[in-house]
Amino acid sequence: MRDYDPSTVEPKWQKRWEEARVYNTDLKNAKNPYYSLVMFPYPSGDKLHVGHWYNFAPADSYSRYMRMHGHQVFAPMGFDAFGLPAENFAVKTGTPPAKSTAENVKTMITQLKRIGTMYDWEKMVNTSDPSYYQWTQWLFLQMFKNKLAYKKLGNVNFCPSCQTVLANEQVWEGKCERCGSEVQQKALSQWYWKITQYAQKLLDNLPGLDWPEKTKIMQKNWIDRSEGVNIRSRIKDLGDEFEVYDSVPQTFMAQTFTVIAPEHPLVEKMVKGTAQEKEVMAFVERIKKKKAAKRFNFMEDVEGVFTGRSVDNPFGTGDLPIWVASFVVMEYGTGIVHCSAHDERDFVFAKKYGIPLRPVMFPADPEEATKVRDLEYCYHKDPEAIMEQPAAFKGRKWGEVRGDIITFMEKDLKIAKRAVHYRLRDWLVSRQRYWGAPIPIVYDPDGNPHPVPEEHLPWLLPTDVEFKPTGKSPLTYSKEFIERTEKIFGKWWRPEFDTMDTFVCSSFYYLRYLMENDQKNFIKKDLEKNWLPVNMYIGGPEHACMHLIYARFVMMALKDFGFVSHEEPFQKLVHQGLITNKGAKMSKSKGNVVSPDSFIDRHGSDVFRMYLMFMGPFTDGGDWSDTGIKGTDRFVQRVWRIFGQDAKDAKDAKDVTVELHRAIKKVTDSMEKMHFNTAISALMEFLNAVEGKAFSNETAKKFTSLLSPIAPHLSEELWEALGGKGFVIDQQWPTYDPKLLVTDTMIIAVQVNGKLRGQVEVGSGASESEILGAAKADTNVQKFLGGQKPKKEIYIKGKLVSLVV
RNA sequence: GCCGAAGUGGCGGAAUUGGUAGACGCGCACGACUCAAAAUCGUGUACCGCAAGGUAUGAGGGUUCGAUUCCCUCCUUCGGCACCA
Repeated sequence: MRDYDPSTVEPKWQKRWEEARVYNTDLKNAKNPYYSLVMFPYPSGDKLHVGHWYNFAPADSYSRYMRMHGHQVFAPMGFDAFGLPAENFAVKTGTPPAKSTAENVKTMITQLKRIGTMYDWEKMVNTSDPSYYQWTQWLFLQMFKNKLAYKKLGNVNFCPSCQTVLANEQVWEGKCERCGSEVQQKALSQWYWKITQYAQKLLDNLPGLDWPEKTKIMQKNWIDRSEGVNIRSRIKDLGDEFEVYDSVPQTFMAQTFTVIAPEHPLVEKMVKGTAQEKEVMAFVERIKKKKAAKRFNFMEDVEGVFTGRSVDNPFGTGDLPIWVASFVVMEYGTGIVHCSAHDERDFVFAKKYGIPLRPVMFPADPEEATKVRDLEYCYHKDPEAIMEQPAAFKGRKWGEVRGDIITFMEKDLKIAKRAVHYRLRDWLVSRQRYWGAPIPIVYDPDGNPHPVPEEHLPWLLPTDVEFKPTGKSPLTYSKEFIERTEKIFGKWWRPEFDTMDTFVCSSFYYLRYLMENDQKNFIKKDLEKNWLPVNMYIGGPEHACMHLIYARFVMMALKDFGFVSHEEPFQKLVHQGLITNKGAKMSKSKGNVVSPDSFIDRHGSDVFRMYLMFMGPFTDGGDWSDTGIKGTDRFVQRVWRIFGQDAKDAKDAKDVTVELHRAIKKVTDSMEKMHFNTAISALMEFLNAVEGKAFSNETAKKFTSLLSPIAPHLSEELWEALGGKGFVIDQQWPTYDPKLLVTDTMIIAVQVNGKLRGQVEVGSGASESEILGAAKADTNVQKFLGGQKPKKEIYIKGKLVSLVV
């Protein structure tokens, strides 16, 4: 008896699939397209780990399932190849990132093929390839042309000892990940993309997306729209005017002081030449340093210093002294805030520095109101609070006057304007890094930026650079880069030396898969129209707020530029769960990465991917353990023995047909919901039910079809053994006949006072009264009824009878 | 602190709209085959109890004939955000 041997069967089918080009999608002529996308990986030097498999294998099974429903499924794969690790590797070894990346991509492709996925490799993209990054640069030019790209000063993390700019991930508790020195903030002129211009649309479109609710909420909180007023204010004696954003305008009469961010340019102006100058500027420097080191504890570090200036009597309630305060966020609103007794933070600050407070709303309970008046605690956010000021609102509830107050401030007092603010910041796309797409901008001798004309794309990444950190962008050291620029644009013209954030590369790759490396067109509208939005996008939840917002923004912008017809790139999104090892995320530094290789060698891809899917729901993940892989291995061997080897074409035994249709229903329902674990258990149940019984070749084939998305290699082998024509992956998904699921008799559970006391078997056509009669006739039930007549009799169709005495 | 998700046997996990809790698999125990072991196959397996029966889905309460499922309070774990005025 020949065992099923994956080590020969799996390569055999992988080869046949490739030769027959079964997974090659005809993008132009697809009638029933289904775009199944999985987030493309970073080509790291390490092998694929269990986490990759946990992501790719079930995604592939779902693609196969959709294909068997008659869809032309497009499942591309590519590499998000720019990024830090290759550059760090270059710093350490001197190996050019292009070389190590190319090698990693090669080994990764081999490994991905071993999974047995249905990727259309002919459409592969590699973001570090000039044929790809010319479009990253093209996108930059479009943003520039449409005034969505601009330059301004921004802070970067800088390690003074390594002399290098650090990405946020390289900063560990305010210290450099590599040398442990305190990280500084350094202001550099950098490129930003105006994602904030799309904040409202990004918010408005969320409800229409078939995404996990959790992810939508995270994006909503990330964008964080807030509605309030901008209050016009003026600094006394100086006359400088500015606006202050207030999202709780109800308390404006309570405002007794103003706080300003230490970084705010007005601070210096206010104190220049005054007695406070020294003290204030020292404070500003100290807080700046503290913030740079990210050692800022927001709860404890509530501190400030008085500037000696005040805001000119804004509400007729006196001037507002201006303080520089550590907690004011420069990037939100205008960096200046009017403070009141009804804000927890302001309250604490005022108490600490003895600044007078004036509450304007109170609890209905007089005793409590006195406490508030005596400033015993900060009273805020209670919608039932009774307003006392302004006089026109006296007696009204705080929670109900918001809109009216805004109108009052705007129309009657004429001191403020209705305003909306978002927490979302513009996207900083500049990176002082080598291994990224060069920003296609050149500067004239006066330093003014000009776009690199499209005919010069790809604007190649130079290779004669210094990888070792020096404090400047590595491209600064390329002679070729500067010469090239001068040759094209003229003497003393200089290129932009920064490269782009890798999130730019990944913000449009789903469009480029469709273009089969077309170098002339970014996207063709008919393809985009037919294939977008992506039907199923699968990837980790860690991208909820970065990649998934950037990609949406880019798609919206491209629509406004006229290149695409859709606003949203991903209609349906699913996050796979995280596989941990001993409770911790797998990582090289922790040394807890599990390699699937030994499992594949021993059991094959089918067994391993099935085991991963059987572990639990796809979206849950879990802690890694290999106990139990035996179970799926046994299943595969039993399947092969029963359907592949011993199978004789016979007539289906009576219950085999019923079991088959039951299995079709269960597997279909489970696959539909991506509950692969229950799909597999349904297949196992069928196998248990059919073992040792007679079944037809047709039944065996249907079972093979059901198994095919989950164990593709085994299924092809079975299909061939059963004499099936073509590939099983090209078969139609089996359907079930609901009539066959109805049995002749049914078993009804009987409860007395909510407890199970018996079961009765009745004909499936039995009437309610017959069933109730049978239930009451059951001996055990009678025992518990104790001769009493039930005062309540409930019958749930086909399920149970509940009797109450 | 705020937002979100989840807590079910020894373990991973199942349970349409509230309707027989523990499917399926692992592990374990016993048995068959074997000189023996592995592999394979069979039987059993939530807990307490000899049994009748009772108790069980993180804890406590509520609604209901009936709650893993709905409501309230609390605990624990995980994920995200964190002075956003």
